[in-house]
Amino acid sequence: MWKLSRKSEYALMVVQRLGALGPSEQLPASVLADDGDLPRDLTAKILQELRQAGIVQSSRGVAGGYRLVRPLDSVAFLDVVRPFEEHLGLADCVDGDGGCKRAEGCTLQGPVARLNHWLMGHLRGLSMAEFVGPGRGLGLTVDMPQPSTGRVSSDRLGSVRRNAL
Amino acid sequence: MWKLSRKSEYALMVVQRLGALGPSEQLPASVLADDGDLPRDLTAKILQELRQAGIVQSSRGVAGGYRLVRPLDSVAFLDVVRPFEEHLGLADCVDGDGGCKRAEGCTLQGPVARLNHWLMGHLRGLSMAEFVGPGRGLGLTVDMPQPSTGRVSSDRLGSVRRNAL
DNA sequence: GCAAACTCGGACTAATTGAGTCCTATATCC
DNA sequence: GGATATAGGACTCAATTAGTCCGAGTTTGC
Repeated sequence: MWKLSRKSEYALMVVQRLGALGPSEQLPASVLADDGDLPRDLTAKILQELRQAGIVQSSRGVAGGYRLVRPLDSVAFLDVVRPFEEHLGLADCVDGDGGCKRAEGCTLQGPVARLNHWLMGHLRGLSMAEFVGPGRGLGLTVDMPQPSTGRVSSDRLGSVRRNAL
Repeated sequence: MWKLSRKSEYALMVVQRLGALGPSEQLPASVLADDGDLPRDLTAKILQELRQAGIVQSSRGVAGGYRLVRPLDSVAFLDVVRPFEEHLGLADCVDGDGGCKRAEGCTLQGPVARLNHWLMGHLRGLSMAEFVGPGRGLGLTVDMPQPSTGRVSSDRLGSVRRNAL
């Protein structure tokens, strides 16, 4: 869990790069690939998917290329990554979709769905501008204490709870 | 990304089940597997890994079985899941470990590491008791608004930032 | 009209990872 | 010694991921 697919990484790089462009500028897939040292064909495919997701626009022809539809601070991290993550969610059952033979009597579905909901909410609320920006994307340049015992520090948990409500 | 491996799901089920036991009770792997409708051999393997992670204890022999080392509210969600997730982290480079040929000049490493750090902190702070409990694990029984446009709602983001600091 | 520089998108292959099984060894209790 | 457990390595099969290949459609400039 957690690991971004390589396509997602490439997509984030490309979107970041396009976000640094001037309002009327655009770049062809080949340039985006070469600058970022990414495979050309794959980069082209990724850009197609980003277009279908409504994140970039394209124009064909000689001086064609790609540009962002909206500026970085109006693009959610989750939206960039979503097309490249097959199962976006902690488990397949979180959409309420059936398919899990254990669905009824499953004591895990509820907790997993709750946790998933919480996560998605935060990632939807994280803009690319904040994600990519130097300072404090989620305000987490401060080190969080990491209990070595596996014992849970309930004070931090408490703050999470307060915030979420 | 995000999706728990099936082994993790099984581990969560098993730990949850063991957590409901009385202080001197224990259950053999076969019972845990059959009750949860899980593959027997695989369940046995998972329990071994949980033992190596210091989450369960085992005793061999005829009336042997497994039991939790600590109660559910002292076991972190992250610790249960960690042994079964190959790459626990948003990307391979978040440990500062090299191996990424793009390491220098990579404009993504910092943001990804920050986001990862934030996530891990929260999952380390989430106890199994809270995760699994009925009410409000992370306080998220309330519905979060889900902007349909992909536009980022900055007010929620604001609350995240305040909380994290 | 034609060629060059692009995007578009399906089909295909190879590598990696995940899930699950099988088999053998070892410990404990009666 | 036999029954019931855990311990753990080796293995197979399936699914996913990463990446490549190739042909087609579009726009611009000469």
